[in-house]
Amino acid sequence: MPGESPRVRFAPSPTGFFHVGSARTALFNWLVARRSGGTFVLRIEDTDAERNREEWVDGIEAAMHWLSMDPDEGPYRQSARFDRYDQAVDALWDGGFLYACDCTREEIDARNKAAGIQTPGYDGFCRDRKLSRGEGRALRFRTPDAGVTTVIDVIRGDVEFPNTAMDDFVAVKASGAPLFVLANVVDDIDMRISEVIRGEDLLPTTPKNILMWEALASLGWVTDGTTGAAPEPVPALPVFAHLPMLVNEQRKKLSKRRDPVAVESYRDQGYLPEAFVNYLALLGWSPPGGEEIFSVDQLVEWFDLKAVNHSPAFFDVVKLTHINGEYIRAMSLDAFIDASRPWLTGPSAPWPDDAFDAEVFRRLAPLVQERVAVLGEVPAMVDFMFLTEPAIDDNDWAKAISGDDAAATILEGAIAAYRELAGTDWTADGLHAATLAVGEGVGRKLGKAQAPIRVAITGRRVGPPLFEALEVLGPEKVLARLSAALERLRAEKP
RNA sequence: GCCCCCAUCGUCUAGCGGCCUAGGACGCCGCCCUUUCAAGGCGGUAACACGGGUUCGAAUCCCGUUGGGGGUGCCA
Repeated sequence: MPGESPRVRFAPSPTGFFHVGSARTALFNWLVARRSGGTFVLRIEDTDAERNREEWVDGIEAAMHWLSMDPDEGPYRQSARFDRYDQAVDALWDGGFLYACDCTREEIDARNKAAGIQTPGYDGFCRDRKLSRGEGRALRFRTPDAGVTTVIDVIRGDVEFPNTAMDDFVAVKASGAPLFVLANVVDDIDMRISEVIRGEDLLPTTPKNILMWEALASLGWVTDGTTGAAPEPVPALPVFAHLPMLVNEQRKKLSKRRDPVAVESYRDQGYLPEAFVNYLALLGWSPPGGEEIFSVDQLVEWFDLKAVNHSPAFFDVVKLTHINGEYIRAMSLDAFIDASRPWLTGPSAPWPDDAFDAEVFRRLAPLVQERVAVLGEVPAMVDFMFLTEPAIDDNDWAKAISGDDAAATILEGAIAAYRELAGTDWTADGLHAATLAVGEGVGRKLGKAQAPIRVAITGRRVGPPLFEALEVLGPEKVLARLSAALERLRAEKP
């Protein structure tokens, strides 16, 4: 609102892993707060005790922290505010905005079916029955019979909803527990939220929010002291911004069940938080200059809610991965080594901790850095250095060794040539020259000649530059592996 | 059914009436570099859903159609 710094909120429901869609919503809220000196509030919408779990709350906070989007205020928990919702319900009831209803879903469906309506909403059966509160009755909000409710949306402009298309929705369960719209509005009022930035899936429920907000305002409702501010009358309606949906390849809203949406799984695979944020920002928005790789500071400077797209965006892991690779390559060597550590030691490393040699990794790290797109790929690039025996890939063995008639000759030639080098010139350059000569002996260019050697040493046909790797591995292991490969080959093809 | 949103290359997008024979990025394909793989360089493939208007002029504005999506819970 003009003159005042905005207050925005991210209000997830802890019903599962922290979702990439939620991360995007959180990010856009966070950006609005950061660029305007506003306040970013975290509110946990856990009114549905059945579906919420405490561990999911931890997951939300951990993921937000990982992405450097810690809230300025909160987390507030709706589950701790039921008394406050009860006050609002009383006020709304006294003001005549609510009525009790004892219809079951089955009864409503039956009536609608009888009336020839296919997939209907509530028919207003209890509207004028003047049922008293309590006794297992839900409380419905009486929606207007005419007129339109207009949602003022920063991204989409004014969106009009005919009030007749809105049925009397349940605001309070028969159990007395408040439902989403009620808790949401009461909280946004108490927390003096000025901009509601959320997913487009909430757009159709926004008129309900507005109606309830206005009902409370008309009742002379005042805010509580939640945020530490003095109580005040209901503020003006917030402005809304409904972000385009994030969709899967089927163009459907991302689903926690079917799609790989857990932010923490991206973290575990070795995506960098900066890259992740960068990619997320590109979904539904693009900077004025058209850059695709930018820092958070630049993002904060450039971001503009008004410039957000209207259409759904596909969450494309391939592009995310590319951007992550750009970030990895842009790191300093030390930063890369540090960032790789979790994948090189501890339970997720493919070798025992004492087999890992940080100094050896450091020597190979520059070669690895430009070859991985996610940190999770690092171990496979260097495992031959730390495993006692190389993990030989069957397919690669078949292609480069057993399927190559010259393999035995090359391996033998390499053993002889490398043995010469062992005490004298065990360097990448020396090994390079020696291998070149071995290749020439069998009429092979280097590219072809090095393949059997590579598989014998590293277990795979692809990997970091071979001669640098041999230099670091050392003559003893190199010669042993070459001999082992030769033996295996002879055993296969006597 | 009803309500709402959306519609540029396969994907993310630029474009906001003439600068568009539609630009960039990812992917894909070729070539170069090269000890494999990457990285890098160069080149290529590929889009304004359709139909009406408005206008001297439409990817851009309006209407319609089609298509897609979301909502329609005593979930959020």
